[in-house]
Amino acid sequence: MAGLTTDLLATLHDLEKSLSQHDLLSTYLDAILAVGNVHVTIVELNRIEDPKENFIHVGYPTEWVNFYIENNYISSDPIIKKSRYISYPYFWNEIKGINKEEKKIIKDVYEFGIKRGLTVPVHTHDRIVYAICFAFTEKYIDKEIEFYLRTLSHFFVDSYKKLDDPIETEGPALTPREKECLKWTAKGKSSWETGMIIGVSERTVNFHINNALLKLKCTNRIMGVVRAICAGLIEP
Amino acid sequence: MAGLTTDLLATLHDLEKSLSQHDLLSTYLDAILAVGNVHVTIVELNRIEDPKENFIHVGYPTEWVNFYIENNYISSDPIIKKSRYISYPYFWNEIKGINKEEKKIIKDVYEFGIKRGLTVPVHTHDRIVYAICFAFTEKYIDKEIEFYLRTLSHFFVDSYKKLDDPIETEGPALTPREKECLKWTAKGKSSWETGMIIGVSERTVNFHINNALLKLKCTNRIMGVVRAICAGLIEP
DNA sequence: AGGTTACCTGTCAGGACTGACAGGTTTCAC
DNA sequence: GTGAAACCTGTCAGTCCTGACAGGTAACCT
Repeated sequence: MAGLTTDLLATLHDLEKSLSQHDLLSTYLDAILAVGNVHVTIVELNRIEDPKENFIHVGYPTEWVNFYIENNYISSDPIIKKSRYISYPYFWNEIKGINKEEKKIIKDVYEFGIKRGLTVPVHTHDRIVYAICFAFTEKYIDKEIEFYLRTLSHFFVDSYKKLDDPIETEGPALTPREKECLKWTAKGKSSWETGMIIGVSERTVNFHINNALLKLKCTNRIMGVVRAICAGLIEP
Repeated sequence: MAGLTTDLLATLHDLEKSLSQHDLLSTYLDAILAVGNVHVTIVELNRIEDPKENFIHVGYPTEWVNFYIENNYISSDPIIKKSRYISYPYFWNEIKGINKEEKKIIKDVYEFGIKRGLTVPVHTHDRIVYAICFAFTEKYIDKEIEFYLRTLSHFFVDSYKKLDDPIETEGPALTPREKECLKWTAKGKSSWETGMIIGVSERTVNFHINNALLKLKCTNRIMGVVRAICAGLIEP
């Protein structure tokens, strides 16, 4: 396990040379598994209005995966969920502010022989979060290994996004006024207040918001601001 | 310049040990400048429709910076702008699909003695984009150097965000029912519809939502769902 | 036994939003 | 100069939300 960083350069090269996301994943997993004593699972947390989770790779032991599915842990797993709201890696024992059910999930993880866990969240321009979860069967994790895994993970996502289809569907284009009106609406302002702020009539604000809702295919402004935020069209 | 990756581990350690963003920046810049022949500038791109740019560090030559400011290049610099829409590093000569003005900016860069440029975009959970721009005074950039800079940059942002707000106030605790009601509201359901879905009366839905709004200190449910989503209390 | 918390429900007035009617200007590209 | 896009404004009926009134149950801890 020594000298991992010596191989790092070569591995990074290999990651970059991958011609498909499938090859890339293989290369990445090989490099990870070379470390030993570690399971890795990669989850793609999709955007907003349907917080679907797409498992790009599940490397946990089968019994654990079955147990996980049987108990419907997917939707409330704090190990994954925290990634949405954080931008740096965290060990699972550091996860705070969780409820009973979530605590139980983490407890169960340890009972399955996992001694330590690390999640590396990577956020991308299209509002997708990659939660890369490492489950170690050893308690002590060398800093070198942690850095190795984190570096590989960042380069993995870099290449993964590069291979993604460069469609760059940024959602429907909203006009500046539409965004402006939605923005103030998201801040809790009424149409009349928004009108005062941006210097137009209440009716005009409603006009712009309704146009935005049509483009966003939303039935009311609540849904509208949520979608717009999730699509990165307006700031929260 | 050889053996950079040998020092990598130690540098990553130093980055992680930094106790303030200021120290972190110093450590990071020292490690970058050790490479030689490179200027680095770090820009924090604030979110979307108010595309303010906060220069965390400007390492370009003074004359270039002055020229840049005089010509008001900040708002249209494709070297920075592309970072908003991309999640992997790009060399400046690869930038496509730009207009005349943007082409001129890149041309001017080369005339200032920059032989090659690399921008590493890093996106974070709070919708901020860090565009880390490396301007090289040499044409040939070793892959080892590129990987070194990219690795350092990712770890820099990791630590930078970790030092950002260790508040992590997960907001007020909402009861399960409150979250449930807010969740359906965020999906555009009316109180009556939400009531049908979760099997209670319209009045009860309003009751839960109002309680949630009080806890969240929000004046209406639009503001409420936005806050709840931003605080990670409900999934969008 | 009393207090707390979460849960549930009703009514009603006033305000806010939605969807449909109607009309208009400015600016820019072909 | 024609068209398209973005912008702006008005009214009105119907629906939805807000805030205040009122009342209740069940589970838990001290």
